[in-house]
Amino acid sequence: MNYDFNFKEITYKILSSAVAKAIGEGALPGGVDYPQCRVEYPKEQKFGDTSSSFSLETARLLRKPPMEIGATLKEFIEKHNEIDKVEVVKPGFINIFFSIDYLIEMMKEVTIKDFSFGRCTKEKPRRVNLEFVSANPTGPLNIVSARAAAIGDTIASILEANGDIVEREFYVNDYGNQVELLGKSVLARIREIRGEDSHFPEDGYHGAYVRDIAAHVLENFSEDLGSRMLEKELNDFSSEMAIRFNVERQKQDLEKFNVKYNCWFKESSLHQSGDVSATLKELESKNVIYSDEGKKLFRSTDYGDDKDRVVMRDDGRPTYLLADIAYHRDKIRRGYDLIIDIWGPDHHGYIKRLEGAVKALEYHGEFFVLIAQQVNLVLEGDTIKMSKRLGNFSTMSELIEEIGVDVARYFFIMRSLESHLDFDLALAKKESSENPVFYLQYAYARICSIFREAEKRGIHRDYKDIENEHLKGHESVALIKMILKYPEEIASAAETLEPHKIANYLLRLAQVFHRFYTEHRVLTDDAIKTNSYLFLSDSVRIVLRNGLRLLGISTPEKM
RNA sequence: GCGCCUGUAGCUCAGUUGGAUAGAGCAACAGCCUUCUAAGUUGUGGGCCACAGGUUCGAAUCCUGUCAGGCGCGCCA
Repeated sequence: MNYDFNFKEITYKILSSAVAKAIGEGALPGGVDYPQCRVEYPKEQKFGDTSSSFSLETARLLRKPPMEIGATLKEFIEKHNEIDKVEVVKPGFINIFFSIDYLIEMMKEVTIKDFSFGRCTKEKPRRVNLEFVSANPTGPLNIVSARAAAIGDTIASILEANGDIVEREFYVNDYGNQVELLGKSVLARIREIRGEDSHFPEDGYHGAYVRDIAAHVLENFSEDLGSRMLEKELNDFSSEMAIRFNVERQKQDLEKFNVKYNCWFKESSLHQSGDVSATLKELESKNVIYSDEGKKLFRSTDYGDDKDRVVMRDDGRPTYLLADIAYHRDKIRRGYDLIIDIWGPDHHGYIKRLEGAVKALEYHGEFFVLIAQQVNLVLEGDTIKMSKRLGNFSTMSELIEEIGVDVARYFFIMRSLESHLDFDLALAKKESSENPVFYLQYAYARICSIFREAEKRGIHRDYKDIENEHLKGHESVALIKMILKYPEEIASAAETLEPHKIANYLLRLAQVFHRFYTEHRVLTDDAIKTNSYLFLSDSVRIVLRNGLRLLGISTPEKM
């Protein structure tokens, strides 16, 4: 059975059947176009577990005071074992209070399902392709890439938990002018090291890592280098070596960050296979391409773009856009139901033209572009500007070195993707003892500690031998309700592609547990009470663990 | 000039798709450990939700305009 408890769904079913019954018995007028019963979580406990504004919304339609409509509906609701009581309050809200015994029964799913609690399977799972980071292979990954990595990986995990099949993909831009320029920069450094005459390209890459690459090439491939005479050959070789070096390093950085890809897709492969020119032909056959002064342009203005975009230069070389369209055409042909790209903030102007191209190719699935907004790295109150060309950027590996994988991932995931975020490196490090990450992990470690102690004392655990009355205290009830919301949080985060919801949820769960822990001793002389509390604590442990794993954050059993 | 994103407590940010008295963490102040982990907990203070209109039973949320900040506006990738 693949059923997870869901407050809103149950409330919705109860309410809609009450409405139907009320209409059937003439308590509410028929032949009226009723809106759907909307269910919300009220902010305050006194307003119930769930709440509906149905009577407020229909008051005008029915020409009746909301309170009266609420009172009518209440009569048709009350006989459900899920529900403890129904209240109709002030302006006309219908507030529903769930029965604790029922909720405890529902919570038994958690320890039974264990690792699979919060995960669901679909009859028809969507095949999803998620492309993220895709930084140019011209240097080490920076902080924005780190953000995209943490969020992209977590979105993928959340979609998987929600029953979809996800492929994580990295697009390697190993083609074009930038690559050539990188090769020239490396070659110049090689000659410098050898003490030869060298001319460093004007717009070249000045970062220190270019010297590392040069040294690496000299050390391992000086024979290959020596066998090449022509400048062009030397350049190409340097480019190739540099790309290989950088991609390898990016791969390592990402793996250190708990991010693994299913596919590293090379742009150059599209040029070699002829896909780029095939794409142009296909677009031409759809009549969205026209020629102008020897160039070929994509009519992207038909899709809301500011102007039409060149896809083929007058010398016959394709633009980056054409290759990117070819790349997306390839993804489309792989048959995904959903294609998601996560891009940096400097590419938002590019969305319209690519969306247009995807439409022109008549893709039948869904295509989203998410923009990971910029990250300002703040050090002692000063914002550090990042620029690869100038070489004074902070790298992802430096960040991980400084604050660790868990903290870095959590800090990125806890904020929504669109927020421009100030990342205070000094603070993240300095505060590490009072960090939300440690707060979360501490809750988990505390529970593990309880179980270690229980084992030491030889306590026999049996979750069939619990007594509901022990779980009806204020702190216990809060925990039970929080635990039961986990599957809904996953579903919601999956739908909106917002992992920060999970981060916030877990923090709240940890908070409610810490309160429970402070107020109640789990291991006592009362065997049934102990069992009841162990059952509750174990459920919390499972949710915390499942949630943290989803975020790619470790779950230490001791701290 | 045009486009995208942002503007909520001293700071960093949430706000369940339009709901009831706007929240959390950090920072500040005051309490709580002979007990399973005090990396914890309880309480206090802190707000013109950038501003002005509009939409309706109801707006931080939707629409219009203004202001401020960031980014973009290549036949670079």
